[in-house]
Amino acid sequence: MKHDRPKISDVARMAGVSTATVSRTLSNPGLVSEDTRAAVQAAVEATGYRPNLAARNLRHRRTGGIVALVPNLANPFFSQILSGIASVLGPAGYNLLIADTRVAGAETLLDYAEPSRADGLIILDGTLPADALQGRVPVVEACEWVPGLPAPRVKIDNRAAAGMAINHLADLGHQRIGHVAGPRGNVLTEARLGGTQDTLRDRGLPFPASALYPGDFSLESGRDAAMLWLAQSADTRPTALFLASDAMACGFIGEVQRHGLVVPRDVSVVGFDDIELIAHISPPLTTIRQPRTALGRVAAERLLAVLAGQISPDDTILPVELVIRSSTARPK
Amino acid sequence: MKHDRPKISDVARMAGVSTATVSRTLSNPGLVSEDTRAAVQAAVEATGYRPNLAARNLRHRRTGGIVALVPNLANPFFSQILSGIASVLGPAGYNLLIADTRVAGAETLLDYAEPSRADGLIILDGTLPADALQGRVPVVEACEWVPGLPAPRVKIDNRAAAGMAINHLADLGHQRIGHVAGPRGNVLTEARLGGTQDTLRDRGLPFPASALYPGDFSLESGRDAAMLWLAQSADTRPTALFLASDAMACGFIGEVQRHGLVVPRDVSVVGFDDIELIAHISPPLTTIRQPRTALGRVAAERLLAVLAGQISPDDTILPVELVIRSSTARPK
DNA sequence: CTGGCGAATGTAATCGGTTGCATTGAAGAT
DNA sequence: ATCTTCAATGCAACCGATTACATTCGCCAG
Repeated sequence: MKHDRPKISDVARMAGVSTATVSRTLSNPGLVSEDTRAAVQAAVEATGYRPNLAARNLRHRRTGGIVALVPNLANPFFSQILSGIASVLGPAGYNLLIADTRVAGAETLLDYAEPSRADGLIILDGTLPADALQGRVPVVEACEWVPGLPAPRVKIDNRAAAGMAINHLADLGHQRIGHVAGPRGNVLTEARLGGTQDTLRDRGLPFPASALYPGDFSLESGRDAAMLWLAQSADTRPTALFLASDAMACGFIGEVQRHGLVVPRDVSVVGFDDIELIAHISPPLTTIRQPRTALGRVAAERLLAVLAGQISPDDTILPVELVIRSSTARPK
Repeated sequence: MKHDRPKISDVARMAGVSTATVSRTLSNPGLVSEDTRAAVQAAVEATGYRPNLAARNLRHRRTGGIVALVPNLANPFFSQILSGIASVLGPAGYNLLIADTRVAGAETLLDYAEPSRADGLIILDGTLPADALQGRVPVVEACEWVPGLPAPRVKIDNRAAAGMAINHLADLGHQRIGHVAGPRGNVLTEARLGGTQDTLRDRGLPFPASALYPGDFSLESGRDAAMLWLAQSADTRPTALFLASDAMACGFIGEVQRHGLVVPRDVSVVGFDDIELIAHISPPLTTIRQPRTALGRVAAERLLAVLAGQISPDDTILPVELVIRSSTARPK
């Protein structure tokens, strides 16, 4: 038994034609005659031939791959986005390569923006250096974005989303509303914080420094925020909090519950993202739903459009939704 | 400004050497003289040359890519495994390609097992057809496995893990213990069900058909199981349940809580996986922890070992841990 | 009967590197 | 002084497809 994979010349020899004819039969059957086509196809069957992709890609000066740069693969928040991306890329004949930007160094990053590695890039991490991504392969940004980078963006209106959360709490009658922000320097953090500030101002509500808690989107930082909040005087601390991620909201709730407080009786909580299980913790979390699958899907579609030569530099804003569950209520 | 990427011949011309020397300078600097090396490196800098990967791969008959076949990318359970895989593959110079086996058809599947697409395969889906994966690229199975497929497996001892869960509940004094199984035909389902049955028998406890609830690992199916359980007589239904996934445990708890019951006072619940937020729902879930990151990491390492020519066909069993939280207690 | 045309196919260049083999020249051995 | 040996480098084949261009042949119009 031969272990060598058959090549196009093997098929050609067996079918009694040239490699050019085999190639044409496979990629453009209309060009060859009925008889030849049958002979070639028989030879392909007989040999079990499959074209070598590296050779084809070399010739075509393309790779058939799209790289998604994820800030933290372990974060389940991204799994649905990636799923959305994959659902578009697969049927379109592209491979999805995934790279964790924490693992990859700056030098490696440059590698990913290599035209000989990938035909395009989907960036889910807004903290990447813009210059490393300039003028290489086509890029689309999803969810987060890199400030200096001119590329189509697919995102939500984070300011408005924060406004929805704040308005919900204000509508319930809360006067002292706090915010647990994301990591410093993150574009989402800025937008959500900005929306929070603006909306509170519009509603004539105060937003003292003591009502702004630092965080980094992680569950642990939500717990830390809870400890800060618990240490504050019950008379002056916020009666409601909007947290910039569900994970933080989860950590926050867990911690205040451990201290015997009840959500939403003692404090109302709004999260952000509407991640998987959040509807099933107790209390089910009121949150802002991001259309994660759609975000990934649309980003992939935009990238394919760019690759197909359609230029469309405008951003796509997908709608969010305030999902009211049981972690918010009127203040006592 | 030229938009053409510089090729190796451009560098060679500028440095006044042959392409062979440029290639050697880049891949095996020891072979060229000090002076030449400097000249070539200067030329590389000046042109901004980066080697074309498709060409290199073609020559090397390798792709530099590893495909991970995931049954459902949207399921956050896999994100940490993928993260573990990526953390090994990246530094080793491999690309991680990810494909969702639900999206990909059987024909596409064959494509992924193509030596010209990927150098190796990590399978996270035990329901794939074994024959489609035979005799192509090296394969490693992680978590799940395909029964007929002879490939190194990296997994946990699902039978023993189920035994730990059951023993924990039995030790607490539960006499009627139920099990919510995974999807039919799944290898994990079989193993966990088997371990449940064996351990119950060993402990002299009954396992009537009414104490076995169907499921499919999803949250919804956990909720359905809860509805079945709620409909059973409180005198005879299980006082404790072991569910084959945390997602199902979550759904189960949510549903019984909606009906006014209290966990663990009215029913004890043990999950499986120890997924992200599960420690922070209320009550925090007692569960079997799978070392998901390690599972991915080891699987990737095993695959790299195979690619490096080291054969090691034996399975790797990673340890699990029973994490006792607050969803289990003595029966009333 | 011949030139023109188009369908079918072959020839060979090409994509962009890598590497076996040949060549050169200088140092060291005899 | 001649032979080896080895470091440094170039030449050209090669990886395996695709495709521009050339060629062949049959058919039809003039």
